[in-house]
Amino acid sequence: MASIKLISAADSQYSGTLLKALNEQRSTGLFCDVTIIVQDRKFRAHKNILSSSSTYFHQLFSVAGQVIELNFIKAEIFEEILNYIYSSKIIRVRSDILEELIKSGQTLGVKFIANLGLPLSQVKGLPGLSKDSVPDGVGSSSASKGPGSQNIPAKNDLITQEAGGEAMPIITEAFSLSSEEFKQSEGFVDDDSDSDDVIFCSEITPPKSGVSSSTATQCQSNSTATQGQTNPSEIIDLEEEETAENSQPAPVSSSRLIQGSCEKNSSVVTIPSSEQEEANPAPGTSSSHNQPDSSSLASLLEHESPDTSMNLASPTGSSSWDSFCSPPSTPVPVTSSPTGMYPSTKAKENHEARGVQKKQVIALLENAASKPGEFKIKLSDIGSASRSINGAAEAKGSENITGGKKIITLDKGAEIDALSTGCKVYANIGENTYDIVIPVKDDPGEGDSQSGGGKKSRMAASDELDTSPSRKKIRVKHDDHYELIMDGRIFYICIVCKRSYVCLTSLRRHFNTHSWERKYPCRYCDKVFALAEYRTKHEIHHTGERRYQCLLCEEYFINYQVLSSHCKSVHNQDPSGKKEKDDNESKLYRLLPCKSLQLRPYSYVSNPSGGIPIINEDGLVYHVDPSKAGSGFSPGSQPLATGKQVVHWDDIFVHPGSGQPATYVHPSEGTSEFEFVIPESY
DNA sequence: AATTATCCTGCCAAGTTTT
DNA sequence: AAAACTTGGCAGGATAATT
Repeated sequence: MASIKLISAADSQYSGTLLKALNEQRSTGLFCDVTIIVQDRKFRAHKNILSSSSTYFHQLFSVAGQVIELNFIKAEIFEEILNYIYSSKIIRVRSDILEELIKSGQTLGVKFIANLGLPLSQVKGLPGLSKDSVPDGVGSSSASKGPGSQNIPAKNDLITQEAGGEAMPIITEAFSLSSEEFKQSEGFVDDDSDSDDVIFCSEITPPKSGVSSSTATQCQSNSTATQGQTNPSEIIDLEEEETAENSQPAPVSSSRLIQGSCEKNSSVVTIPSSEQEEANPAPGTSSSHNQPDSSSLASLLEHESPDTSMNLASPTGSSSWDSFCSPPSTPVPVTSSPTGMYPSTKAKENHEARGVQKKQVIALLENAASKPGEFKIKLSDIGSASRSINGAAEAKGSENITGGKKIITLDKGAEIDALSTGCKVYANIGENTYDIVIPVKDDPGEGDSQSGGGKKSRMAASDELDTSPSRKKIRVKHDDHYELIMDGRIFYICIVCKRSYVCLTSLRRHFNTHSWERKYPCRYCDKVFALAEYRTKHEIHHTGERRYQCLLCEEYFINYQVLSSHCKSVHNQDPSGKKEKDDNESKLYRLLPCKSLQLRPYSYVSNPSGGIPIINEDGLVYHVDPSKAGSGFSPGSQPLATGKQVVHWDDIFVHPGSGQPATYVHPSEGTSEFEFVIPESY
């Protein structure tokens, strides 16, 4: 009888494959369960991955919600870190941001990046890294550091360095490191630093020996690429090795071109990172309001085929276009504020009538009729429902050019989301077609340049493009929405929660609840609000001022709601006088001017650097300067607001003789929350 | 069930910045 | 100076929480 043997097998490629798959999922937003907002950029990711790679996130995710804002790190830095987390590689990072990268890695608890200082100190010609960038003791054997020690490049592990020249790669069991000269001529795009408009990924086959400049150029993220235009600096490729054998020393050249190991016999598929992260507010992205994901542009396409939409549901299981277009009576989950979610019932009907199943995106190449940098894409029915879901990268990889058009097959609607946050999606352009205008890299125009409360004319997207640098700035700053144009009407879609807005100003205001770019602290307590109006209403509760006077009984009320309730219950009338003539004369109330609070035109706190991460009720994490937030705001203190008008306490109270019943404590307020001290002068 | 508090969003006016 | 843009207040409906 044959003896029984115990067989063991190890899949040496599993970890790499797994990581690659995870990265692909990230690029398409698949299963992403956290949105990280850094400056004006949004990064979708998986909590598990981040928490496994970063001690900071590990701790943070135990309490944080699904939307997190990091104020202590630059977007381009975080992008590199995120790319590393999902690829184990650092690709062509400019040397002048290395120190910041390392420090950010230390802050986030990403070991490999945190300890980059040491191996980088082996590279000649690098700008000196500060001492704190080179961790103490990392030169000792990594073997003694226990789990995770592989993330600490150890001096002793260096196999090759500086051999025969300054450009040889450093290859150890734990990592490989290479550097090359940064050249402006490499084709880096002069674009906005935070451009997210690079739409298409590229599949690049590197030269047999190392990586060409062009490859690296393609790999370079936009934001990184944009920084070095005036100060040519080095690009560093640093890649954590899975196995040393994967390392392929790159040719030594006069340009210090060294490439970290590439996968054998593999091409490099690179999605511009800005696209990967920012352009993927994938369906399912949870808003701070815990709404069901609705009205995503992705779902726009899916909805076109009622009979197949179930099968084509976005991978995140988001709701369909129904939730965008349907009236609230439909069984589709809707937001808590349905009235704002439905551009028009007619629009929905238009979509339902088409019954489009799958879409083929035909990108019209730039031509004379188009503005530079602008791709026009048409979606047409291609009727195939069997394609794999591999995200935007694959979709883009399937693009081909026929008849002067760039045809891109989108496997699922989510890929529309993945295209760009600056996209304009034109629905109902023609039968069974949509137009998408995608500002691509270096595209001077974009959809966000439009503002002004929707007061501007609803011009075509191409007409809105503006090449002035100033517009660029605005665009980058406010990359927060898609624009959906249906039946000639434009709707602004929040990229985070997919809410739709008729007025861009409304969206801007709303988006701050995601980004917390501006914070509105109460002057009387330590509460912080995302909307100025909320803060104002809250502060009025502190002051107790009652501005709403019922004209029937002359009672004063603290807000419209209380007044309205009073009028309806006591007088059985609507305060607006709706039952009577629709004019101001019929109003049953009078609104007195605000005495207790002066107008504060720009009374917000914008992104205090650093600070304490605060998690609000919605799970949003934001950072508040401890010097401001911790102690609260006592009456009489200077307001935190950056408003130009400094409100003094004397200004708040009505002086005797004014005749206004302006300021007094609301009976319900008491003094439990706010100690109301009436100045002697009052 | 009624009341209260809070949120939401279109609209608007006023202030600021840009052209 | 005019236009464009930003900010914040208001109305009034909706929803959640509390009584």
